[in-house]
Amino acid sequence: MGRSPCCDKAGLKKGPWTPEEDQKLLAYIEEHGHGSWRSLPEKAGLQRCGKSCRLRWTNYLRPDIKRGKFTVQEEQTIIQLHALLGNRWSAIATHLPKRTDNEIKNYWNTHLKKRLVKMGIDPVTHKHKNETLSSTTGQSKNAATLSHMAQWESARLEAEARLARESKLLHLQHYQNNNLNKTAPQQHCFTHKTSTNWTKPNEGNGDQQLESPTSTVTFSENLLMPLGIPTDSRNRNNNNEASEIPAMIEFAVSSSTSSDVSLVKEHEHDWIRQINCPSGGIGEGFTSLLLGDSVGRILPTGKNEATVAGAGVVNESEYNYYEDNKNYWNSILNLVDSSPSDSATMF
DNA sequence: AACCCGCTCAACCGCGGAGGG
DNA sequence: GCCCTCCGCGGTTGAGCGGGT
Repeated sequence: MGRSPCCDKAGLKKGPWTPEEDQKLLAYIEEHGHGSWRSLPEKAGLQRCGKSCRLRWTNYLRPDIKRGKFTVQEEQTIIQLHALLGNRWSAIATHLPKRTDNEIKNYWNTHLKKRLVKMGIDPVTHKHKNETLSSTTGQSKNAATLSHMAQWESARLEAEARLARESKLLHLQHYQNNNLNKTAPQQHCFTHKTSTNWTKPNEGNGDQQLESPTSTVTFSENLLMPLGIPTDSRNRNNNNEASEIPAMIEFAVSSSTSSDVSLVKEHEHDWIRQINCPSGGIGEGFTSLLLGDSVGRILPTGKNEATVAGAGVVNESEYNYYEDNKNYWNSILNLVDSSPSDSATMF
């Protein structure tokens, strides 16, 4: 079945890293940058494959990694982004400064997923187990709207992830070129504001300095799972059949510059209008439930209750469904929409 | 003390995408 | 267009640890 593991090569060590190996890797990268991972082990005098070195560096040795317990805010972020993005850990990690995708993935699998299950919530769909998918027109419409929103947010997040990677590269090059200070490259967190300017590392007061263009994007199965979209319709975005991705998403997908983002964002208002349409209240939210299992927690939920209250004739359970969804997606979008100027409540 | 079991998380594996020749 | 290399990602594994019996 294809390629043999790179570490199968003669004499390459596997398993836990020793302090000596860590020291060698750190010293080499601080001196030269990582350059080609493939050739790094030999140059650094390590009996490891490049992949192992890269993993060790990105998941453990990098100086900008925060270790230790996840904060409530971080948990919240992970749950919300997971509802939106599914198991796309690298994309989620771009919104958690100083946390690695591996660490987030582990934390999800060992803590958060179990917590959801315990509370009767499907960790894949983020829905209550006993909740059946309704085919009423109102909810179908809601689901479709959610689907589009998720795609849109996904495109944005993916763009941020891409820029994060590019920035890391840029900074690393800068670091390698100058090799002046002895602190290793920093990782950054990005907002999605539309300006093309980004500040230098450590400039200003912290992490949220850089900004992102849009990027190419693929929509995973998991992405739409929380929305209750049937698999067959979800799959349309993944094959060559006519796509249901709205034009704005396709625009985002094909765009590659930050200036384009502002154009995309103009369309975002159409989405907001669509969402606020009296017949189309949306969103199912359990985040407060999820996070409320230990202590009371404050969520950045939306405030525009009137929108859903005016949603016409719905019974109480449907009303709650809309209400929960609204709050949930408000919190997710507020989270994603971390730029102060762009963080207005959407619903 | 010895054993068992569950949990955690660092590390590995294999796949797919990007990019160069 | 094809092939190859490199890299990054997500899924999975397994060593180490702590708690319970």
